[in-house]
Amino acid sequence: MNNLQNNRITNFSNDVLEICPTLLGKYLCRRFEDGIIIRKPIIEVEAYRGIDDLACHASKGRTKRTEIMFANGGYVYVYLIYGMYWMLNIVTGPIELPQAILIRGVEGCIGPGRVGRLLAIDASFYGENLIKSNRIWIEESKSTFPFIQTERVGVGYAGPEWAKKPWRFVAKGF
DNA sequence: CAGAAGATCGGG
DNA sequence: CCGATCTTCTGC
Repeated sequence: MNNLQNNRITNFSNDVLEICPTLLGKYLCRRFEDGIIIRKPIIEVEAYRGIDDLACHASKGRTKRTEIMFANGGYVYVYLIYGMYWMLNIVTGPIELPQAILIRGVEGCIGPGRVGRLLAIDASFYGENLIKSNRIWIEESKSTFPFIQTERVGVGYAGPEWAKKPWRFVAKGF
C-alpha cells in the first residue's frame, strides 16, 4: 500500500516465550481512517501459552472466541473485558498450538485497556492479519530494549502454578 | 436460563 | 476502595 511499511515484521511462528522479549522496542503501528499513522515502541507484553496454561483463554478449548489463537502466528486476537476495555493480542506459534501476546503497554501509554483505547481497537480487529493489514502492523527497530520478567497481572484465577510463571516482560527505563 | 466473574481503569 | 458495563462460561 505504501513504502512506509517495508520494515514490517512478518514472522510470528516461533514460540510465544521466544517472541515476547524481541517485541520490546519494536514499533506497534496503527493507521486510522483519516490517514494518520501512529508508531509506538512496545514496552510491556505478556505471554499466554497453550491449552495447559489455565490463564490462557485457549485452555477453555476451541470456541468462537479462542479460534484465532489456534491459527498460525501473525493474526490479531481481541476481546472485550469488564464491558469496556478491548485487549489487543498478537497470535504466535505454529498452527494448532494456541498462543498469544497481550500488548500491555507502549511508550507513553501503560495498561492494556489504555492501549486498546489509544489505538481505537474494537471487535472488527478480531482475526486481522498483521502481515497484510493496512490499519495495524508491527515494524522492526534497530534498538533492543533491556527488560525484566515478572508474574502476569490479574490472573490469580488460574491458580498458583500458572499465575506465578514469569511471563510478563517489561522494558526497563520507562 | 440465571448468575458470576473477568488478561481493567478512573474517580473519590 | 468501588462502580462501570457486557461478554463468556458455568451450574442448575
